[in-house]
Amino acid sequence: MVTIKDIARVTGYIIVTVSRVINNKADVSEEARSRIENAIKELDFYPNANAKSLKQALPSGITVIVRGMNNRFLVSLLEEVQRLLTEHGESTNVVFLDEIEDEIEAAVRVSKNERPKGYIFLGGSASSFHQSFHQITIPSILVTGSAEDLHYDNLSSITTDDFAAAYFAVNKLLEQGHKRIGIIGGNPVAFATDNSTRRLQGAIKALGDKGAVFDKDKDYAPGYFSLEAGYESANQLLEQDPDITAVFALSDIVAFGAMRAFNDRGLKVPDDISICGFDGIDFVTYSVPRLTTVKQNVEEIAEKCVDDLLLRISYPRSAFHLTVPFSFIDGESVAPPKK
Amino acid sequence: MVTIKDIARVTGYIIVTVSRVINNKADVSEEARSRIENAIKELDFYPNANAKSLKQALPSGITVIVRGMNNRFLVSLLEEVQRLLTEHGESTNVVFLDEIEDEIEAAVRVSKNERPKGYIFLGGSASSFHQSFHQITIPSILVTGSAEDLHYDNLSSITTDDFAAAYFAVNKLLEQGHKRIGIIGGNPVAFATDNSTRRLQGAIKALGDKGAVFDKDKDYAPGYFSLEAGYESANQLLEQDPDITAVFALSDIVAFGAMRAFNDRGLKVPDDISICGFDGIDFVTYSVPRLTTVKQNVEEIAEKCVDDLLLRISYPRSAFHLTVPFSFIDGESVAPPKK
DNA sequence: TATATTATTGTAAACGTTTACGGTAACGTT
DNA sequence: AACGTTACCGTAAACGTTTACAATAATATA
Repeated sequence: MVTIKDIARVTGYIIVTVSRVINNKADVSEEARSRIENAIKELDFYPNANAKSLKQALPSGITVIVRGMNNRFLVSLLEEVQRLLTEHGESTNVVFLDEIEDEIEAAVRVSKNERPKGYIFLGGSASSFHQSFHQITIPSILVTGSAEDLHYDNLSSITTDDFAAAYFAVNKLLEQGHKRIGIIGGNPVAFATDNSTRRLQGAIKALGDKGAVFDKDKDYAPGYFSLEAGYESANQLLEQDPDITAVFALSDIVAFGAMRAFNDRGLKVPDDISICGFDGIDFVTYSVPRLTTVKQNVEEIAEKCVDDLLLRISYPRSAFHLTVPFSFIDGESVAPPKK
Repeated sequence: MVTIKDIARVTGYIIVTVSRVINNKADVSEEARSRIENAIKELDFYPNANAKSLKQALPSGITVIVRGMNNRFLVSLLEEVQRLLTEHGESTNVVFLDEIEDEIEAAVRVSKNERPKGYIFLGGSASSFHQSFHQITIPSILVTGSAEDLHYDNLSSITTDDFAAAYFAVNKLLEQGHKRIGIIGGNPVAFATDNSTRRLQGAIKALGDKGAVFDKDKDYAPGYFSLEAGYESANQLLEQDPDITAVFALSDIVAFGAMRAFNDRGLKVPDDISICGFDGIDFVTYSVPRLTTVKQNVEEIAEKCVDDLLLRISYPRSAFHLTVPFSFIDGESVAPPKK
């Protein structure tokens, strides 16, 4: 491996001068600069990042921990977050965790060695990370989940107003005249602060406010965020309660799995059964029929997330908990019930 | 930041002993070990990875460069590759590149500083990376593209047999009785070694062998791998040649975009028009109708990729070019033409 | 001419680890 | 009693940079 020393030896300068050239510092003659630059090209030299950050003792980069690579919504969020961080000149280290199995603790332990400036947690809930968070002493932010109740001074959070969004969506179904609405998706091991739990609560509140019947044992089937889970939950729901005329899915992917299940049962969407999703992934406007869904504002969430984190890295201040508004995509998967 | 020195000071041992404890080396008494371990917990100490790899001067981890985070197929490949690397105890650094704009050179430059043991390039073609590859002096492998013609000694490649797969798929369409088949998708700036180019060639060969008419100007519409591009290409194709009764899409995502376009034109799949995709992403068995498609063998590709790379890292040897077989998913989107 | 200023280059120490090797004490072997 | 072995711990150097500061030469100022 060619080092700064080799460059120095070859050019006859001392390593400090080489360092200055590399970092575009002043106090270098034009001649020295050009000769050193040539040598760097010549010998194909790349400064050793380890040595650099060791010496500078500065934390570097942002570590993004993503819970579930399969989650299309999280990936689009990641894409946007990474774009913004890069724009701000921050390098990004992405760690993927399995949605279900992997413990965040291991990821944090590994990444701590890298001395990041801050953490972004995409997906997952405050509760499931609870134990791990108290180890975190640098600015961090939980996206898609509220950490307000945790009261950690360096853990911000930003999330869609899941309760309100679910309330709004279910209300839409009720307005169409649906009396019996099933709900699918959402962490089977529910915690109060999970976003899926809040969605569920919002949905139930809407049902209650309009006096609709909802029997949680029959009309609710939880499941992880996958096509398979959606497929199975939908089938389960229809077995348990044949009176259901509309389904509210706690994520789009789950909704698509459910739509396939409806189809396999000979039910047409939206004529025989209505369905509304949650997230607003790109596919919803391309599916047949287009999926009616709640759209989380990816751009705004990503922007606020990056802004808050970088701000708190530069000017230490207390964590901040933000709820961003949702929008609604009127697709083709919701219609009044037949009967 | 707490360092090994602090641990030494607190426990009364010297830093070397602490280092031994951290790395589970011998020559440490039980008492020393437990006292030091306690102190490490107490002070919440994490060894500085920079210092560690600086001293060891060993390259560490594998850098995976992914071209297009939106590409569901690549993401599933990434997922599998990362799982395998982790199983082998390798840390992974993922760099995402925009499908179109970003130059790989910048990514390589940045990651070179990290001194990875090897590179995995997911997506993209040998030709588009051509200039960048000659800078690479460590074992690397191009997945989803052939680098055989480049003759770089440290760049392996592994790819589905795109030509044969496309030939097979188009043949399926021909066997159903289709006479006029359109093709959509594939890098608009085609290079001979691009996988999309090879798919196109395989498709055209199949058409030629059966004597089917194919006018590249009318019956082919290239485009990037996105829903939007698929939608537009499909429309363009049907405008240009109304006689088309089947479409071969060079990727599933493009196929889904096209299906939406057909629907908007009042064409039913597969009654009015047939479509076959390429990749075999998870969604193909959940869409309505299920997409008939070529399935790339993600597991096998990932496994061979990781095996080859790790082998060449351990025992330097020449690069290796592999073509893995495809399979075919008989969905519901292909049927004989009406007329 | 003497002194101050500036431009450039050099010296030395430091960042937090690991590693090769030296030392000591306790014990076992002849 | 002399030696070898083992178990443990310490010393010192090294990894490839950056940084504070000193030194020198060249030039400007008085």
